[in-house]
Amino acid sequence: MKHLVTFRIIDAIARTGSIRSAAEQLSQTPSAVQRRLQNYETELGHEIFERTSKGVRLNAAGEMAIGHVRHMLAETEQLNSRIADLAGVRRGHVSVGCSQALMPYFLPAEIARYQDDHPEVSFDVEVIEHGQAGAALEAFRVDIVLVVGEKAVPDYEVYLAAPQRVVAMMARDHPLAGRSGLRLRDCYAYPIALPKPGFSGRALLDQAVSHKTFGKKPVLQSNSFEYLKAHVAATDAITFQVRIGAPAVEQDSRIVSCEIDGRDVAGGMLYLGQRRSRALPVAASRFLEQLALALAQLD
Amino acid sequence: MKHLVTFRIIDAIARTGSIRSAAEQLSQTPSAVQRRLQNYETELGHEIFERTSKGVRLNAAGEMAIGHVRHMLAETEQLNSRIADLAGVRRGHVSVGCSQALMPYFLPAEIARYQDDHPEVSFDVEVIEHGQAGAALEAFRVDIVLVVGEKAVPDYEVYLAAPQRVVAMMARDHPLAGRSGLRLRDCYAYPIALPKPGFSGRALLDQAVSHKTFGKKPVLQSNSFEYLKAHVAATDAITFQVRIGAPAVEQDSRIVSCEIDGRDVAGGMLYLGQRRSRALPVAASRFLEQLALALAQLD
DNA sequence: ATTGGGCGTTGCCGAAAACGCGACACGCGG
DNA sequence: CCGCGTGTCGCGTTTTCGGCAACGCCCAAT
Repeated sequence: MKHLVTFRIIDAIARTGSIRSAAEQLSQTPSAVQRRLQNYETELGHEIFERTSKGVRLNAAGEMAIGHVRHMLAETEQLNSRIADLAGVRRGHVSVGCSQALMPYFLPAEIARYQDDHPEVSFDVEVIEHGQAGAALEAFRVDIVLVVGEKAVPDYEVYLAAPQRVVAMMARDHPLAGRSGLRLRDCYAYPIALPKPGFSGRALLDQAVSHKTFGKKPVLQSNSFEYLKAHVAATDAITFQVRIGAPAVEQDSRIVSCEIDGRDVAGGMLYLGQRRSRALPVAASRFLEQLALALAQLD
Repeated sequence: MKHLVTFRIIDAIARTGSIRSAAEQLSQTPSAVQRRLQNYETELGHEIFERTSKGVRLNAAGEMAIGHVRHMLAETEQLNSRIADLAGVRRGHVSVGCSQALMPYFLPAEIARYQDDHPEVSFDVEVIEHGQAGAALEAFRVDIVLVVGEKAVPDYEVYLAAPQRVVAMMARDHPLAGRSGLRLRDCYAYPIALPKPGFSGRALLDQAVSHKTFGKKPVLQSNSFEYLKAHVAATDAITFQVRIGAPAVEQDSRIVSCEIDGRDVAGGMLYLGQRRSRALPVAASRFLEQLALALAQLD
């Protein structure tokens, strides 16, 4: 892609904030990178970056320019994808941004299923928080987002929204295991292990117990889902997760998960979305449809 | 604009339908043009043009590619415009496609008024038929369209739609001059001069008289508005025009125009539009707003 | 106050890409 | 059959690009 190299360079400079680091990332010398930037600025008639002592920073004009540049790159990728699709080659690339809860079970299964049919399609998976989803889409850092968040109106185009109940996870032989109509108060009779703030479900839990008298500090916090599971399996502690992030019995026999009464904790929403009014590359579009189908059949 | 030269070349090839003529138009040799095309096709992984013995023709993949290319060019122009606007330079270019009826009076007055404020903005004005407006916008051949057409839903984004009555134009001393509540039957008592088919108002007239008993062939047809005016001024013939295309008394004192009763001839619609979901360059956007304001104040 | 390391920038020169020229092969119409 | 116009390719020249090294600058640590 000869005519896009300038755009790639400018994108790299904007991302890294420095000409030299962008050059290193692109396996080039700083002088080459700086010349391309200078040429582009000359063509545009304006500087795009403000030069500081520790690097460069996007200008007012640069903010507009970087949007243009990324739009160009994304649209070229889309054209390539459509051309390849027209030729029946079925290759492409999809980058997904999703909440931590989707990482252990749901997303890998879906990607594996998709790649069974389309082995030539490669994936990027990036953990992303709900609040940053819109920005990541806008900057073309990801094609698709799949995040759980509060019931607010997202700032991106929602392709599908599915309500997500919160479930409690505990050891298989836990006294509460298998109980139906589980109340939050019952759970808080046992030690509580929670994911760190910022993870899916944590905000929902904090909100639920904020006005309860039985609220207490968790005995364990972790940003490792695996560790939380292991801890819960080995002790009588209880942890929480949105339903799609909890393992089924066939995925982890040490643990069972029980739905919590809806009056106690407001469920979140699982949002599947893309950039506003963007025509996705073919591979990304197909994967989006598969995800939507899978989510619809989940209930 | 170094990185767009390939796009310009491909656009030229698509427009002219031949590598050699595109080369001539760009003041280059055919070999250079052919190499750029070949390189681009190699990068894309597919041929964009089908080679025939009398030139080249867009391929299935080429139809997608040419849209992409023109989108790129238009968006780059928009970025340039916004950057220039940010610097306060206020230069730019606007290309307008409009019906023939707008050419004599309305559009030149508006452009002159706009250029009074923004002398650095240049204009292209192209006569266009209503049916081709959508295609011209889609191919980025024009930024704005201002056309009269039947009351159907246009295939572009309508910024403003204003109903247009049809008026009869006759000599100043014509027996019908100054009559209010003029009926079409009265006009057809005199010789009729009409613009050629395809011009604004002609289709409306043909439709109006198609079921009337007094319909008759026009004594004069012309594609020159000036000639029609001169003929009407010198004889007792009558011609028709949508209201905005008829001269006011201060513009041509030889001619007066009288509105025709709305029961006789269905007025057309004057559509001011742009390409669907396109962010126009600043200059074009401002001119669009001025046109909308002028049209709204017309009544 | 000095010094060192990071940054963007620039002159220079070899490498690579683009260009123009001319010639070729092919299809079509006279 | 030939002439015309088309796309295409090889070759030498011109233009552009990229790496190297050096410079000036700013800031922080000495």
